[in-house]
Amino acid sequence: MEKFYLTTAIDYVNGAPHIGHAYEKIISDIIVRHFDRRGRDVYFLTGTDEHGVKIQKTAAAAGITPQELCDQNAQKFKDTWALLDIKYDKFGRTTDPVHKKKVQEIFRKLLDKGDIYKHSYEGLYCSGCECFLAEKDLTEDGLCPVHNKAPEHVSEENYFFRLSKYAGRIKEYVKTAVKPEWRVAEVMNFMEDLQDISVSRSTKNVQWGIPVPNDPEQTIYVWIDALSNYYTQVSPEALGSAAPSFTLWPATVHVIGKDILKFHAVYWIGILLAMEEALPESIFAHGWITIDAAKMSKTTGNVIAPADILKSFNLTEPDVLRYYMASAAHAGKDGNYSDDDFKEKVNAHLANGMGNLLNRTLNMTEKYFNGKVGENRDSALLAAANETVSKVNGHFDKFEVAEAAHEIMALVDMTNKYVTDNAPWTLAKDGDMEKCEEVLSTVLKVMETVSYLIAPFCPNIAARMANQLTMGAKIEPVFLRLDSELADKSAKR
RNA sequence: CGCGGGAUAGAGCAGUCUGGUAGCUCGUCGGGCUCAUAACCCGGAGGUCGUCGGUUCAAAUCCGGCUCCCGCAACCA
Repeated sequence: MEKFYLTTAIDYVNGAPHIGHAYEKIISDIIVRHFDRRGRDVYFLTGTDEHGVKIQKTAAAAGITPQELCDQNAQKFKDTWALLDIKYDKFGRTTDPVHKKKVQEIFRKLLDKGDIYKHSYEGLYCSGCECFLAEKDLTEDGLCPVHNKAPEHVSEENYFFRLSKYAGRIKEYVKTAVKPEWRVAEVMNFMEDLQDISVSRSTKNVQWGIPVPNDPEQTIYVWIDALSNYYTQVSPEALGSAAPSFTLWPATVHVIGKDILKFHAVYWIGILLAMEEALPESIFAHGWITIDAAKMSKTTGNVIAPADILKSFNLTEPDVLRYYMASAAHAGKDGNYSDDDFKEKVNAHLANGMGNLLNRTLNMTEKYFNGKVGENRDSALLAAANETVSKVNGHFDKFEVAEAAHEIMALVDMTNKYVTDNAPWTLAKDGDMEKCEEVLSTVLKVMETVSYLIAPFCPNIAARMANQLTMGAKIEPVFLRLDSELADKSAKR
């Protein structure tokens, strides 16, 4: 069987998860569940990024150790993923001992090879930014525009990664591996005049991190520490007895946000080339979820936690939120969240469309045929359903999750029309039981397909559909409309 | 000229690469149906595709100018 190893970006644990983090995990989970159903050997890695000066500061402000802060916040992410039925195989943390050890091994290997070298750097360093600033970036008063304070003039010796050496091979890779394709140009543009990158920080500035091997003065910076998790976390050493029977590396796809595409497509690929390791098959950059068309921001107070949405709509399972989020944006584009839109879409597609179609059909089957119909079916509609399966597969091959959802709903719409056009209730009244049976049997067959296709999006609803279709479970709505009053928006801030 | 994304019906979006009757989801108005979850089906209204100009038999789509919005610093995917 062919492997399908998916990774998500690892989230920085300096706060609690919101629906932006959730969006990425939901589409990733849906993609993995889809390929699982197509018979691939799937593996799903997610996790958290836990080092850096910001964690150090937040922890100090809270009067706890950085590790305590990481433990608390990593747990919040795990709890949220559990709530959303995100079925990852492993949750990796950059503070995991094995990860730290492997990162040091990678660092040492590149150092021995000469791809990491010491280089002294002189310039204006802002401790807030954790980086050097150019004169042109400063305010008129010579202050850091971000932190509004004077940067220090420092001469620091850091380790640099010879990224420029791999520029040609990275470009070749980017052309075919970056998805959606329209983002390729963006990355290529970024690669003009590619410089080597600094991969360590002075321990004076950053203590919370992985030490450079044999150099207590330096801490390994985020590029090698965080990016390499995709590799270190699935090493035999890290997996131990939990290792699957198939080889994981290289990843099939890295699912990431559009903002960190450059780091993955350029830095990470460069590091892998230096490591002489196989490269991931593709890197998929998704867009943002905005709130009422504005970027989520703690400052403007429009950050929404997934748990709050479920709570405000009295939802006990995440299915409809998963469906809504996954269909909110076309592949790679930004999408919008709003309470009103959520309620509308979910009611229209899942309750009125899909759920009601199943319900009306099952009721008629029960009423006219005591729940049992024959195998005589309308081949035209069945052919359409098969075509939908191909289309959905095709979309998933390109990580087009929303497009796949739209195809499934198009099949539902077509089938609702088929029911109305053939009016089995009229056929029953007129005594044309043979035709009536054929119509219902056809629709039930199509609903099996719908249940199969929607399962990655809505696992619980799909299971109820399947139970009523084949297991003789009691006929009842698989999902009831959301008609509760919209929750007070202030309640979710 | 810092870089990039965007401007298409009341809302949210596709279509732009590969010019050729403007489409989807939702809302709205009218009709139908009565199997079903106030559901489902049909039909209508609603758009000078941001703007000015160019290429073309033909431009939402290609080329150029302009206007406006949003990211690119922080909390943050």
